[in-house]
Amino acid sequence: MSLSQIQYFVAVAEEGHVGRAAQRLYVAQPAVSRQIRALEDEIGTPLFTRTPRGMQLLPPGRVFLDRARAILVAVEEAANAARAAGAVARSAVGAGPPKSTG
Amino acid sequence: MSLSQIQYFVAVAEEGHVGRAAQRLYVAQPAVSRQIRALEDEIGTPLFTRTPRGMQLLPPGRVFLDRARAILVAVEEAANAARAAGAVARSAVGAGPPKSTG
DNA sequence: GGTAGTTACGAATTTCGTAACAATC
DNA sequence: GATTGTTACGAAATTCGTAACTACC
Repeated sequence: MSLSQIQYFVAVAEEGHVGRAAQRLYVAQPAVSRQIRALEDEIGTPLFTRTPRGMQLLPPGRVFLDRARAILVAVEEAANAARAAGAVARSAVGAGPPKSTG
Repeated sequence: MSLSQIQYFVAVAEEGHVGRAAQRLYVAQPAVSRQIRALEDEIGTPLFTRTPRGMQLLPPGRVFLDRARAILVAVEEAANAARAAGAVARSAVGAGPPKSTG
């Protein structure tokens, strides 16, 4: 499983449509279709039903969607938190030793 | 950023040593070293100090570590939850219609 | 016939491992 | 000189896009 697969999955779930998800992700449809299938293979259960109108979430897909969104948010937050910690360290170095607390 | 990078990062942080992390991950040292550097580049701040004794976490690295562990756990749980939902659906189909609630 | 998803296949990208290098004790 | 992390470079694996295919209305 990869973060790209999770990202592709969320896009398809939200669009209900592989083609529109692909447009949103700036990739071709087959790339999305393949990654969704690979994700279903790895999890071991289908996440969507394929209908002539598009992709519809199955119960496992609904369960996965909530957690997938949370994972993507957590990844962003982890990076931002580390960046912030790095910026603090650099500004502290740049500012030199503090004169005092008062 | 990829899940592999997060996994590599946690291994290095826990081992304090690229070589031991690589052994634990069943890959060669350079693969780990490169992914750690790529992660630091993407985040935009160093996560470790390189010492002759190994790798030591910097403040941004400590911040990132907690969240990285949580992300890996969340990925596992997401897959397990979807699997469980799929198994329930299949057993319900296999069992046929319920006779009643009592 | 038009829309939607999926395979097939070759190309581009990414990741990897071996070997050589740099730095510290 | 022994240990540790990092580059260099070619090989392996993954991912991608175009084109062709299948299924349903």
